[in-house]
Amino acid sequence: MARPETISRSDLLARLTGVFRSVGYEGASLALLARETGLAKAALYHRFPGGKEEMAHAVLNDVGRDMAVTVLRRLDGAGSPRQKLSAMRDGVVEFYDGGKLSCLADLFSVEGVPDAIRSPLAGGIHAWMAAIARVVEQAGVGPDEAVRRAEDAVVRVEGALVVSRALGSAMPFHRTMERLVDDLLA
Amino acid sequence: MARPETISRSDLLARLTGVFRSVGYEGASLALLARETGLAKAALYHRFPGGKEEMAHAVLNDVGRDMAVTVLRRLDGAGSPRQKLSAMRDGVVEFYDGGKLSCLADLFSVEGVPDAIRSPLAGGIHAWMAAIARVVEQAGVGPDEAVRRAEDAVVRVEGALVVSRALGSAMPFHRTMERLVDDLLA
DNA sequence: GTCTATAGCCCGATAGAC
DNA sequence: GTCTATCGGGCTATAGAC
Repeated sequence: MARPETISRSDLLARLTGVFRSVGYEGASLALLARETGLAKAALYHRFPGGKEEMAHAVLNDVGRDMAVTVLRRLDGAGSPRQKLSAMRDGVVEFYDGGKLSCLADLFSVEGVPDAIRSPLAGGIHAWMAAIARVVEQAGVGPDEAVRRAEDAVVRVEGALVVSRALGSAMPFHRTMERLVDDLLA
Repeated sequence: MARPETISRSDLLARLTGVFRSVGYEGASLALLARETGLAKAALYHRFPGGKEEMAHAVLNDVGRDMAVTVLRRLDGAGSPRQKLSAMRDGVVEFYDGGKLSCLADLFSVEGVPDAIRSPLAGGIHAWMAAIARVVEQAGVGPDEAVRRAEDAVVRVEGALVVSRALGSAMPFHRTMERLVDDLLA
């Protein structure tokens, strides 16, 4: 733990993530990113020579890894389909802090955000839907219907986050999460 | 029709709406707004002395009126609940151009957008949910369940728009719209 | 690897002629 | 009611000392 004045890359990424996830890509000015990380702008450029776009890309990768651990991984391995889907739902609630955090697929998919940031979003969403569909199929649902339900589940999560943010209340998100598993297995 | 070089307020609002709805509040620079309307920045300030914030507010009011006509009004008057909800769904498809347009409740609810713009969003969403719930109740569904389904319908519309935008495909939106009415009346 | 200072540009907003 | 020209400031990004 030498040089305690040097912030670790994971701490730094967590701070950057917090900014991008609350104000979006265009709202995340370098001044704000510097203030929230405690670093000078030049120090941020030392760590991310590509500037804001590279920071957003790193944040996207980091959030993707976090999502893989907190949400996707819970759909793997042993356990009944209901157990795994319930574990995923708990992971979703944790990942979005009970509906208080926005999804990067929402904030980063807006026109004007660089394509290098927007393009990877589709893959993440497809991976999530595919992982859900696989477990729903394990519950005995036909492949096409499983894919349809998985898409609907992701649609509901994204929509619940938007509605909760616009209403300033986490209740729509929690009500949506309450029914997510039952509707996938209905 | 004197002075054809003067753009009408409704045409002007439509152009402004197009910009805000595609790039969001922070992405809508005055240079872009001026370019898309064909007016100089100073001319925009003549019509909207409050600047960008007043333009966004006017756009919000205009889109709200459009939504009231294209979506909400179809839930009133005669017809069976299914007929009215189907008409609303068709209005939603039209209003969001088959899933290609974003919802202002999504774009304008992000942190950093002025409160005067963010605050009115909640009322619009509540009004929409209430109008749906009223028709679902007319179909014989209990009040609490009707409110729950109405919230879920709005959640699905918002989520389908986000997922479609992030995937670059209108298919999730259309699949969601296909099932909207049946699920409200199930 | 961090900092201060600053370049150069685009931002929102305004002055003033027509 | 429109325009050109411009202001002050915040933006992304960089230079260079330590």
